[in-house]
Formats: sequence, structure tokens, C-alpha cells
Amino acid sequence: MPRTEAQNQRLKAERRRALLEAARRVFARKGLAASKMTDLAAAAGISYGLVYHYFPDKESVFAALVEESVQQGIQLVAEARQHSGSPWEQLQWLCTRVLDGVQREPSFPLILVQAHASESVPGPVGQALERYSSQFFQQLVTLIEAGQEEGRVVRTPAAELAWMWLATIQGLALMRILPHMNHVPYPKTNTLLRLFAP
Amino acid sequence: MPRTEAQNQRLKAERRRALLEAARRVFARKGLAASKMTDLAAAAGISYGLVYHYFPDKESVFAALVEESVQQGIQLVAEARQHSGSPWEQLQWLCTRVLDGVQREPSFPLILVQAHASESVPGPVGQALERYSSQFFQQLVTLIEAGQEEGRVVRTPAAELAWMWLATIQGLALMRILPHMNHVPYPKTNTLLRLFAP
DNA sequence: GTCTATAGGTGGATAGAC
DNA sequence: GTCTATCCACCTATAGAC
Repeated sequence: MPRTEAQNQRLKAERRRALLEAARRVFARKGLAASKMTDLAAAAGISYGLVYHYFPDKESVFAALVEESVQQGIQLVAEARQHSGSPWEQLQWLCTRVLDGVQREPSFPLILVQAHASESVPGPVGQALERYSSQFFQQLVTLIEAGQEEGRVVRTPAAELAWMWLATIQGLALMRILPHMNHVPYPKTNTLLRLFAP
Repeated sequence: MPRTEAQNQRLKAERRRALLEAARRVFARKGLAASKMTDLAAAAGISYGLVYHYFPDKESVFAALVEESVQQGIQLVAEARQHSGSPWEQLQWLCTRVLDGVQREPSFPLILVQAHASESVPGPVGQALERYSSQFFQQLVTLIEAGQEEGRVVRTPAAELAWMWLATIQGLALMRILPHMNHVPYPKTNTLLRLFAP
């Protein structure tokens, strides 16, 4: 008796996962339109046609990646808010974690940058992005407001601060793919936190 | 006697200018790869083939726009440094001016965002980008260091501050093309300046 | 499941009429 | 100078062999 159905499912899921990981790097660097199916296949080490066994088309691959990055982002803020300690310490934790994540694997936020820059990622992807933009943003605002209650965060409108913070993170991820200027010192947590300091 | 040669040159330059302006908006929103020559022609109100009378190919149009944005950026910092007043006031002026520029016409910085995101814009465009990244960056660093001498700017390494500032501006330009979230209050000069405050 | 080969479509660049 | 028509390369998606 060969593999069970469950095992097959697991294998397929793993392969799909590996493909996504490869595709994420490609999309992050070149964007949706400039990334060819050939590139995705080559990056994943599989043949051109096989990609279509895991996803119906190119946009679906991209959509899955956007969904993934969105989830990751939302989860990160949620995690920060569950942390013990004051709101300020939660902000601190979040900044450290995000800066570290961007430095080590910028492709996650870069997928979102590309999705934004690609104007009109249609259908389900657009919906995921919208959920992200609103849910993630709202969570962040709440955290900042808590810090303001506490007196550790400047009284600038929380939405404005959250907006700036998001822009900075995306900008940092974007500039991370520049070949030159690698000698520039990567920002420390405290530099990012300076945005909130009273 | 018809138009003189000089007049013809002027006319051609003007048309070229109008085409560039239309193309800038298209490229800024969709990126290099996703923008079709049809889009450029339509945006400029001319026929498909006529674009090729002004530029040899699509990349050349994009290259000209990158060059333009680069010049604009460099000039802006130079202008700030020639201003009367303390380095801190010059930084203040720069932030106000840039924030205003991004809000009114984000397509200038967005061209640079797209150039970065498009990975390897080859040949002359890459060179222009490199000039930008280094020259603009260096000017900014110098300005920040002057502010530090003066004691108005935090002692964080100037390169790190300049890097953060650049990332923030590009991120703001990027998020400016999001359709939703237009109700978010646009950042004020002081919020951006907070990055430098001691 | 995985591959290669192919059909169909899209878009960049050019030729040539006006 | 400006346009339309055409060529050709490339890319997506599918069919079908193994």
C-alpha cells in the first residue's frame, strides 16, 4: 500500500510552500509584471509547466504571497500587544522585531510594497491588501494611543504617527534591495522609536 | 517663410516635455514593466507610433524621467543649504518643501521608488540612480552634520538619520497611491522633523 | 506528478502612407 | 510630423507524453 491520502496532501503542501518561498524573492525584487513564470520556476528549481499544478496562474501566486505577508504583519502587531509590559515596551518590542525582520528577510514587506506599487492588484489580492491596510493600521493606532495614555508617546494624532511608521518600514524594505550603499549603517531600534518619543 | 529652425526645436522640446509629464504619471502608478507604450501614448493624447519620434524606446522614456527626478532631488537639497538661517532651519525648510511636494505631485519621488523596485534598471538609468543615491545622500548627511555641530540635531550617526529620512519620504510617496485610507491625516513638518530632534 | 512542446495572445518596435 | 498597419519576439497557459 502506497502513501495515504493525508501524506500526499502534506507533500503537496510542502512543495507548494517551497514554491511560494522562491516566488516571494523573485516578486519582491522585480515586481508582479516583470516577473516571468520562467523566473519563478527557475527559482524553485522546477519546470515551467509544473507551476500550474500548484497555482492556476501567475496572479494567484502573487495573491497567495500578499495574503501571507498580510497575515504575518497582523500577527506581529497582535503578538506585540499580548506582550507583558507597558505599551511603550510593546512598541519597543515591535520596532526591534520588525527592523530585524526587514534586515534579514525584506521580501515579506517588499511583497506589500510591490502590491501597492503595482496599482490595482485585482480581486482577492486587493481585498487582502485592504484588510491589511485597515486592520494592521488600526491595531497600530490602538497601541500608540495606549502609549499616549501612559504619557510615553508624543501627543501627535496617533493615526499620523502610525502612517509615518508604516511608511518608514516600507521605505526601509525598499531601499534594502539597492546594490550600492550597503555600507550605510542599518537603523537601530532607538532611531525608529524616536518617532514616538515625547 | 515658415518656422525657423529654432522655433521647430522649441516646439519639439515642448511636445517632448508634455509627453514626459504624461508618462511620469503612468510609470509612477504602474511601474516600468506594467506600463505599455499604448498607455503612454493615450496619457499624452498622441498616437502609439509617435512616441518613437521622441524616444527610441520605452526604457529611454523611463530613463529620462529618472534623470529628471534625480536632478530635482539634488537641486532641492542644494537649495536648502543655500538658504539663510541655521542648519536646523534649513532642515525645517527642506522637510516642509518635500512633504508638500510629495502631497501635491507624488509622481516625482515615485519614479525613483519604481526605479528601485524594478531591480536593475540598466545602463544610463542605473548610473543616474547611483549618482542620486550617493550625491543626494551625501548632501543630506552634510546638512545633518551641520545641525549636529549646532547642537539642534541628535547625535545619532548622520548617515543613519539620512537613511531613515529617505526611507520615510519614499514610503510616504508610495502610500500616497493607495486608494483607501485617504482620510489619514497627512504628516506635518514637525512629525518628520521629530526624527532629528535631540 | 513532472516534464516538453505548442497554441494563442500581447506588446514592442518599424515601415510606410499621408 | 503624425498616424495606421504590420512584423516579430516573447510570454502565458494548455495539451499531452512519460
